[in-house]
Amino acid sequence: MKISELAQAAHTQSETIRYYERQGLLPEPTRTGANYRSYDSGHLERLSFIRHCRSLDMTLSEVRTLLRLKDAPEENCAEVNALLEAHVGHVAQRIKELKALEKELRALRLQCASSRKSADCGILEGLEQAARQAPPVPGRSKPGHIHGAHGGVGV
Amino acid sequence: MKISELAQAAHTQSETIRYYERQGLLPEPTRTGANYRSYDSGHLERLSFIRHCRSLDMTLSEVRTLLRLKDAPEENCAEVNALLEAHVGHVAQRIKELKALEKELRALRLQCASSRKSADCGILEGLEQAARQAPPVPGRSKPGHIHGAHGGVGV
DNA sequence: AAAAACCCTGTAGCGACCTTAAGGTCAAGT
DNA sequence: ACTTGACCTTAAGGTCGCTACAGGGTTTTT
Repeated sequence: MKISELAQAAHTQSETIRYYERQGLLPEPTRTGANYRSYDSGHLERLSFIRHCRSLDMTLSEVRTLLRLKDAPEENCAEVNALLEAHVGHVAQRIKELKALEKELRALRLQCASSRKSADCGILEGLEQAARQAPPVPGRSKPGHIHGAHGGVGV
Repeated sequence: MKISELAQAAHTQSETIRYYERQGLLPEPTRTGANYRSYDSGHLERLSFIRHCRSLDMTLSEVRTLLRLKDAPEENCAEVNALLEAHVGHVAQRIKELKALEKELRALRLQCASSRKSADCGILEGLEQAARQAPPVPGRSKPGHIHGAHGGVGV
């Protein structure tokens, strides 16, 4: 099958497939006489695997590791375990952070009475006041790797 | 004060301050004879405001809008309201997604028995099977803007 | 006076794609 | 036979919010 058919089958875009190939996640397919990429069911399976991992918010680097372990079945499965364990930790941590965030945002949201002018807006006032307190910004302590509000798969 | 002093006061990095200036979020400060940036308390306040908004996971574009509204106090505060409302929505949505994710990951985690070879790894097996099901990838329906597992302020 | 610590501009990199540009190929319709 | 339009190709540039140089100048400390 050609690239757009594979894309459709794996709910992906052709560009993404080419990108994965460049990144060494998908093996280079054979080419037709017109230099078109020609895929088989193995490619579909592998691509689906990648996309599913991405839908679980793993990074491509994590996926790469999993693929390597899949390709070398004699290796120790404990590594798969550890990777997943760490990933669950990242997700749980991010949920915690976002919940605290949501709480703060909702509190802020309540501060806006019905004033018409933003000069009297309770929200802006609240934001300014909170900024003045200036603790080292209570944000995340360590990088981690689960995105905030803007991203994820399919973006 | 000079840039590193401002940076310290706002718990930010000098590079970030210059970046905000380039993005038009911070007004250009006056310069000393040696062409060093020289800030006043107004800059500190504005920068703190921005950093606080960022700690609430707003995008710079959202912050830009808030700053505009702050700068034009006669305008309607309803816009501030709407922005915040939308933002809370994004965050709540992302929490929902991540919770579903966590659940799936934990279930997957339980599948790995104590095999030594990744060929028998229940996790890899589970991932492959889930990929085969191939629903349009149950991920996020609309872009939204709250990051997944990898990011947030201070990264 | 020399060394360390700061400042400047400009550029490039991160991750995971998406978009665009400029062109080649193919199947169908006129 | 020819044209349209849908597909394919590569390569380069854009996104977001910074961060990290490189290669210089200045100021402060020793």
